[in-house]
Amino acid sequence: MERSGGRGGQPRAAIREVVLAAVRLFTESGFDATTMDQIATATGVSRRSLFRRFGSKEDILFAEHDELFSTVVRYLEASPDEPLTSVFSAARLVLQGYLRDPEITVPRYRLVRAHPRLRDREVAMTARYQAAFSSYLARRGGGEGRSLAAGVAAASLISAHNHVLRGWLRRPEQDSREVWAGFDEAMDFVRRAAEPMLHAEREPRSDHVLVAVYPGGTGREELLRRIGAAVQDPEGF
Amino acid sequence: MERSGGRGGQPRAAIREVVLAAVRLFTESGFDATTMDQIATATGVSRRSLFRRFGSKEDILFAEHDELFSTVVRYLEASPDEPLTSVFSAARLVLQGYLRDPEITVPRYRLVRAHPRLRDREVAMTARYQAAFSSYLARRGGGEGRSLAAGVAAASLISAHNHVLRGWLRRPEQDSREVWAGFDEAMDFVRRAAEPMLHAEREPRSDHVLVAVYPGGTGREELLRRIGAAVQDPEGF
DNA sequence: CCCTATTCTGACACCGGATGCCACAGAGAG
DNA sequence: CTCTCTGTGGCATCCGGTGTCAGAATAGGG
Repeated sequence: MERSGGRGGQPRAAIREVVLAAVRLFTESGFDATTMDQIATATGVSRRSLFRRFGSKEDILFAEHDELFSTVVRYLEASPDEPLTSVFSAARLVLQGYLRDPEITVPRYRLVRAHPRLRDREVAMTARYQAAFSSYLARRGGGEGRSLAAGVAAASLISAHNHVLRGWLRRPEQDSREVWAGFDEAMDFVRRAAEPMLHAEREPRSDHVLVAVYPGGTGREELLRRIGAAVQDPEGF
Repeated sequence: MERSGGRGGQPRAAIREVVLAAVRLFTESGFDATTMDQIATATGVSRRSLFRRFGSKEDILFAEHDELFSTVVRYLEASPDEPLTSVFSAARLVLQGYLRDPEITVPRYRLVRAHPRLRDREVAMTARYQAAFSSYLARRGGGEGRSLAAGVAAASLISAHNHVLRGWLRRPEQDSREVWAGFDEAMDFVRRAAEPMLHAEREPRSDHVLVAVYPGGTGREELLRRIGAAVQDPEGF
């Protein structure tokens, strides 16, 4: 195990300096064209120590993001609010983390857009948030049988968050109040969709007779689905 | 450009054989411990050709998945149904792609669970589906102002799909009818959440009505086939 | 202030994934 | 048969990533 997960021993300023230098080099010469040796000489740190501190070349780009993630998770664990509200606040924290640090997040976004491998990494990062939110909602929400609802709610939230975030990343010069207004709107949107889903009751099933009557407007897939579900239990016939 | 994106020139059987051999080696010795040379000698193909055909070691694992993805996208583009219904069908296609090929998908899942880098890759794959679904819904759904709703709907769908998929991957020995029942239930759940968000108000229904009546002894597949064929052509009613 | 224990760092060696290059084999067209 | 085109294998090379070890830096106890 080489990777120092917590990376607690390093002074924050030193880490940030390396990240900034790396971002600059990546932007100038491209991510692949920039070698670890170049970053090492540019920052006065040995190549070996770079790997020790950050784990990999990609990890340099996302080092600050990792820190933000652990902050958010810690916040979530300690939050006393109602579950859905807590998760919204956590998402707000994430957006805030981006907005606070455009010097890194904006050029990183441009790099991520240009480079599939980095895009995958970014996606994995948001997936970690989604997993954390989902498990939190499942734990503090309805309990056992609601993991589907929790997962869908978390996915909705993350998607809405990223929608707003991307809007800002594409035009970071816009007034941040607009961004926050968009965020609030998006969160409202998600709340309306997610709230009934987390509190809904399960309805009992009834079958036994194969008589299907649906409006003609019903789509083909929907018909197949419903009839398929009904026929699936042979006991019914 | 080295990577042969379409990989059209290769016979499918040859590709599949390499993938199976690689999966076996990965499972036996671990992903990292297995070298490209081992895969090369095990399959009788040169190391260089492996890279040419698959692009990278990871890409061997996900080669079949890539093919499934392009199939699904092609299906989606050609689907004549109502947008949300089309996307549900596409998700059904994805699940079917997994269920059809447990020899690859199940051990791959175990590898993915064990190895963070592979997990990221898998996540990126599902993100591709999500992006495709989202853009499809935004294009065919409400139009411009609904990209948030489209994104959230796609995220919900993907999340629900993955919820069901993971359930099967963890216990692939269970009856597939159970899996499909869970899938139908999950899609139902998503539809209830996503439908109101995509349509500000429901459009008026068609005055046509479909009534399907068949003998109770008719098999599920047969029913689906006949009703599917009937609904395919609305002129018949 | 000195000696010691622990940690951090840098240099070197090495592995293996990935790519460029080139020579060659096989299929198809003329 | 020859020419072309595409796919293949072998070779050299680059570079990200890791194990190892010796030495610098730092902390701490006397």
